[in-house]
Amino acid sequence: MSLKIYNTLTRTKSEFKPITPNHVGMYVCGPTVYSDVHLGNCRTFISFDIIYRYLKYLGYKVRYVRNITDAGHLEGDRDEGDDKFSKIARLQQVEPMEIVQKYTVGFRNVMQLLNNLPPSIEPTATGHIAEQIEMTKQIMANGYAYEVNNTIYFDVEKYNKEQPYGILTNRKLEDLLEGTRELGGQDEKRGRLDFALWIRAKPEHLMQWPSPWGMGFPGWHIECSAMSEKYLGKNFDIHGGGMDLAATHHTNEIAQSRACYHTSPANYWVHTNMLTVNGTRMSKSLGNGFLPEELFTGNHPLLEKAYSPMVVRFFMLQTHYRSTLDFSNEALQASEKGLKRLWEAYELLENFTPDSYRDGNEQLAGDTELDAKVLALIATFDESMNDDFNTAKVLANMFELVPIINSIKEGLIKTTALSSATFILLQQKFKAYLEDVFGLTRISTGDDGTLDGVMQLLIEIRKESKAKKDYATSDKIRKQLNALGIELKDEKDGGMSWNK
RNA sequence: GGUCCUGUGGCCGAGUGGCUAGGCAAAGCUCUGCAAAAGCUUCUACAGCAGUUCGAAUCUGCUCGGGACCUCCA
Repeated sequence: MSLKIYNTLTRTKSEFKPITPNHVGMYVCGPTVYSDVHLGNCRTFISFDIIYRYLKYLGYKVRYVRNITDAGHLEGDRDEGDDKFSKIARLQQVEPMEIVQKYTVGFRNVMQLLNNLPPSIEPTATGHIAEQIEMTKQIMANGYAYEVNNTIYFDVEKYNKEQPYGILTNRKLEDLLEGTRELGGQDEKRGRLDFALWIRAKPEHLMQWPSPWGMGFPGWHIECSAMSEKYLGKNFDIHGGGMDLAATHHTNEIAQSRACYHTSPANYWVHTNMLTVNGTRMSKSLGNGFLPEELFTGNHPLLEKAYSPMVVRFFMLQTHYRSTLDFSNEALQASEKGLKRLWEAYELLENFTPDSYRDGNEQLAGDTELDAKVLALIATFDESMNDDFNTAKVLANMFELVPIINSIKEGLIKTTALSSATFILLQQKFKAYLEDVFGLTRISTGDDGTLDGVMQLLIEIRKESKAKKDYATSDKIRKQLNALGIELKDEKDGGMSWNK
């Protein structure tokens, strides 16, 4: 079964066929680093991290490019005024690049905590001014852009005469024109949908570069077009980003690339849905954003407790990337418990190989029905992921396997029930999916080895007191450890286990 | 106004024209000194109305509700 991806451009799921066999080029719009990323932003990057990981799991060699926008992003919808970096830099009386550095470091740190793999290339807008100027020149030379007072605008209406501008989101130009604001008196654009490729800078602007049209800075949309072309070519496989970028940013990217190179940039457009709070989109402008930091520390008025980055990741994987996901305490708590259950079963599986399977002994299934069921469930992992990356379904089927794993460990199912081949496949697939594809890691923290020793000692003392039926002591140990966040469990065979 | 998405059991959320998604919560039982964990069992829903069909939560239409985009935002 082959991989199918939902393509925004065609509004259908279709089989993924890379341009070059075994290779995938993927571009994802990254953050604008003038403030902290919130959880909604993180959702998109987690979704694409899963896609990146799964493509690698399938054996593709992937070049994953995700940009850092550190210039040229305007405040408001007018093509003038300062860019966001300059504005904040001015407010805080620092260099714009200090703002960029601060939030780039912060972003990478959060990505790492969430266990997102770093992209293959993480280009910055400021590092590619020359490429953006070149592309702007070419678009002008091709007749799709014009200059007014040293600012270059893309001529949307002219472009639309030859090819459909609103192709990505299925909009007609007339409708778009109707829904757009009136041109203000000071606007110099010819068409109200026209957008800036290059913007003249006033002398006091902090970030500006020389160009054939004088000192200025690039428009927002041109950076992704220029950088994707540089690192992935004029036509590449996958272009991704949040759904909010489709109508404007990605629409403009397509227009720019087509106007410049006469080819569509990407074959597959993948858009992730929004994270919501009480049904409304989490966004910077609404101020309802949760910062990762707040979540990890629990330091937020709406949060009852702190949640580990892995819980957040798991929470997001339980929903399909094209569905909205509503953020709440209850949902997060459910995820925390669910992940714990799944992960504990996984660790049991990892650390437990029945004696009879050792030394490469082949063993036939003692319970062929159960064996077949397990194999069928395992097979759904790849099938579900191949169906437009349905992580939610994979997890549901993993949970179906959890009681089987636990029962084998508890001795409720004989170790001879499954064939050795099935058991080993189960181990392999759990590991491959949980760790490699889903990028989950052990939840507990602060394990430096000392704790292990202390715990062994406490367990020993507790075992002794239990043997003497001194339950007051044994309960005290368990209760007080619990208060410290350590859970102690008595096991059937008289052993004890613990976890944080 | 335009372009779309969406409405699933107490909560979160997959999904397909006919077969129990799953997680969390809740209840009962087993195990256990007690707990916890684990296992078993229960809770069987798809906004409303009409239609297509042998059969629809899944397709069509209408009604009502929620949301996104069209303006900076993943």
